[in-house]
Amino acid sequence: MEPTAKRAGLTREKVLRAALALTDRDGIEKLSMRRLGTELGVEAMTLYHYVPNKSALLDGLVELVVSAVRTGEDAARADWTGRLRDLADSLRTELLRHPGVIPLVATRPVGTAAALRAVEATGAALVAAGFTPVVALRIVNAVATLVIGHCLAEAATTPGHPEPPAAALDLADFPALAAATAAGLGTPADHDARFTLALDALLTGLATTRP
Amino acid sequence: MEPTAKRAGLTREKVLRAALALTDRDGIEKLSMRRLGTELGVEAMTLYHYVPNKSALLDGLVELVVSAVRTGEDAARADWTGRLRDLADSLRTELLRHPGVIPLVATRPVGTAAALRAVEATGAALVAAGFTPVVALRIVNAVATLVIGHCLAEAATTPGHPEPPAAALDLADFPALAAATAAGLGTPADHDARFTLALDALLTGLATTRP
DNA sequence: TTGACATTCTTACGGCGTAAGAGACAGAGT
DNA sequence: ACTCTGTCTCTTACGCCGTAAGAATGTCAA
Repeated sequence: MEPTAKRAGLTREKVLRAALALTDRDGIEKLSMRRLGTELGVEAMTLYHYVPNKSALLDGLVELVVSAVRTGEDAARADWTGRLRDLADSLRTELLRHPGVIPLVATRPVGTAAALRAVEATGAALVAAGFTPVVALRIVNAVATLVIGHCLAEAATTPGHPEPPAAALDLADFPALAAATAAGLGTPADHDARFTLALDALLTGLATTRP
Repeated sequence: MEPTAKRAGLTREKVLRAALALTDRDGIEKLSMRRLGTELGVEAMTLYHYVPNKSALLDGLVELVVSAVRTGEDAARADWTGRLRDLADSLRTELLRHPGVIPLVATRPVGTAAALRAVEATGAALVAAGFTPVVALRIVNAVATLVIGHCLAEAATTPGHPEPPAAALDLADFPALAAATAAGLGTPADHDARFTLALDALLTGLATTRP
C-alpha cells in the first residue's frame, strides 16, 4: 500500500501536460514554476529534474500544441491547395484550443521533430505539384505565418473587454471604420470570415504562381 | 544656472522614447522599471507619474512604433493594391526597426488614434475601389496580420544561433526540407523573398475577389 | 510668505527564476 | 541483510521584478 507515496512519479510529459492545463485554465502569465509545482504536489525546484529551465518548459508547451496538428497525409488524394488548407485549418484549431500558448508559438522557432514532419509532409506535396523545394517551403511558411498572425489577433481580443479606449475616440473621424463596425465587424463570427477571406485569397494567389 | 537640476524634466514622451531605445539596445526582456529609471537618472517609482503601470508603458511602445507607419495617403494616385503594398512595406520596415516591440504589437490590440487613422485611410481607398466597408477592413486586417506574423518569425530567428536543435535531427528523414536548406532557405536574403512571395500571392488573390 | 500642487524618493511587500547543496528513497550487487 | 549508487525531492538563499503607501522636495501663483 502506498497511500502517501514519497515519490510523485512525475515525467517530463506529465509536467508539460500539467503546465498546459494550468495555462489553459489561468492564462500564461499565471504559469510559474512555484505554481506549477503546487499544482503537481511538489516543490518548485523538483521540476528542474524534468526540465532544465522555464524557457525549456515553454518550448515543451509549443511542442505539445504543434504536435497535435494534423496535415492530412492520409487523404493523399487531396490536391496541394487542399493540403495547405488542411494544414491551416488544423493549425488554427489547435492554436485556438490553447490561446495562452499562441504567443509562444509565434515567438519560439520550431525545431521539434513533430513540427518538421508536418512541414516536410506538406512541402513534399507541393514539390510533387511542381514547385521547387525552396518555393514549397516558402509557401508553407507563408500559410503558417498567416495562421499564426490571425490567431494572435483573434485570441488577443477574446479575454475581457475588447478595446475600451477605442470607444473614447470620435467615430465620426473614421467613416469607413464606423460603417464596418456597425455592420458587425469584430463579432465572434467575423473572425471566421476574416480568416477564410485571407486564406482563400492567399491560396488563389499562390495557385497563379504554379510553374 | 541649473547644472544639477533636481527635477529631471521628464515627459511621457521622453519616458517612452527612452524605453524604446533601451528595448532596441538590450532587448525587451531587459526593459524593467528600475532599469529604465536609472537610464533616465531617476528612481523607478518616479516613472509612475508618467505612466500608470508597466502594461501602459508597453502600450506606449506599440503606439510609438505603429505611429511611424506611413500609409501613402499623399500618393493618392496609387491603386488599392498599391496602397496595401505601401501599408505592408511600411509596417514591415517599422517593425523590423524595433524587433523587441514586435511581440507587443502582435499581442496588444491597437486602439490608438494614429493606428486607426492608418487603417481608416487604407480602408477608404478600398471602399473607393468598390469593396464593402466590412470587406475592406477585413482585407486591411489580413495584410496587417500577414506582415506581423512574418516579422515575428523573421525577428525571432535573428538573435544568436538560429536553431541548434534542428541540426541534431536526421536530415535524411526530411528530403524536401534538406533540399531547400541546401538551396539557401533561411539565409537573410531569403526573408525578403518569403515576404514578397506571401504578399504578392495575397494581393493577387484579393484582386480576384473585387466586385 | 504661504499655501497648493506637481514631482521625486524611500521603504516595504510579495512574487519570480534558479543556484547550491542536503536529505530521502529505490533498486542492484554483494 | 547491508551498503552503494544514482535518482528524486526538499530547504534555503540570492537577486531580480512590479508596485502600494507615504514622506520629502521642488515650483509657482496668490
